[in-house]
Amino acid sequence: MAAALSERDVRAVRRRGKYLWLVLDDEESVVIHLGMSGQFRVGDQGVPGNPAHLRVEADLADGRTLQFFDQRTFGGWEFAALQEVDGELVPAPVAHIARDPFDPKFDPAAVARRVRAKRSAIKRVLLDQTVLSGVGNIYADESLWRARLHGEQPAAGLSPRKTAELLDALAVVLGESITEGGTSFDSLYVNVNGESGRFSDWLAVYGQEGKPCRRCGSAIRREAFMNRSSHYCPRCQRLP
DNA sequence: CAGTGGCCCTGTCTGC
DNA sequence: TGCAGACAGGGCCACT
Repeated sequence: MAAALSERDVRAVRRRGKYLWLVLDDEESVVIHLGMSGQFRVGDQGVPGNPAHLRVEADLADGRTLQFFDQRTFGGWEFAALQEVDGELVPAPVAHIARDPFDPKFDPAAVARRVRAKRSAIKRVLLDQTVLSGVGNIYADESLWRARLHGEQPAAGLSPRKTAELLDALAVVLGESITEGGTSFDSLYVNVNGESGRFSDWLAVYGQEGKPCRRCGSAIRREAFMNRSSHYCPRCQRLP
C-alpha cells in the first residue's frame, strides 16, 4: 500500500455511514473504516497518539503527517475500485451500504417503508447498514429512548407515524452528537487534534444503568443484546 | 433469500 | 497479589 500510494493525489475524501474513502482517480479509492477504536491525527497538532497503536503514517505534500491509530484493530485501509451504485460512485466494499441520514438523497419515507417491511426487532433494523447507515449501538439506544420505543418491538408492527418519529429522533441524536464532538468516554476517543468529545454527558440511556430516566425518573435498565448491551427506560419504552 | 447469532480484536476493569 | 472473565462494538460469515 505504501508503494502504491506514494506520490498519489487524493482528489476527494468522501464518506457514507461509518465508511470513508479517499478518491484517487476515476477508478480507484482507498476505503477506510475506523472500526470501534480507529482514529486519525494530524501529526503536528494536539496530543500524540499511543505509538504502539500507530498503524498507518502518511507524509502529506504540505509537510504535515497524517496518522491512523487503532487500538482494537477492527479498523482498516484497503484499495477498492469505484463503481456506480444508485447514481453515485462508491467503492465496491461500500456498494451494499445504504445512505445515511445526512446524505442529501436520504429518503425518510422510503427508508420508513423498508423498516416496516422487516420481520425483525426494531433495534436490529436500526443497526442494519443495508437499510440505513451510520447507526451503531449507542445511537440506536438513544434514538429509541427519544421515540419511546422498546428495541425488541417488531419493526413490522410500527405505524407509519411512529416510524417517521423514530427517524426524526435519529436525525436529532446524530446531529447533536456531532455538535457535541462525538461520543467519548475516555482518552481513547479524540478528534484529529487530540480533543475529547463530551457527548457522553448528553446520553439519556446508554451507559446510564441504574440512573433515573430524564423523563419519568425510573431506573434505566441494561440488558444483554447480541454480545453487547441495550439500555432503555422500562417505563417510557414498553412493549405493546 | 431473509433473518440470526457467534466471533474477531485489545486493553481495562471487576470479582474471587 | 494474581488470575480469570466480562466488557466495549462494527461487520463478516456460517448457519437456520
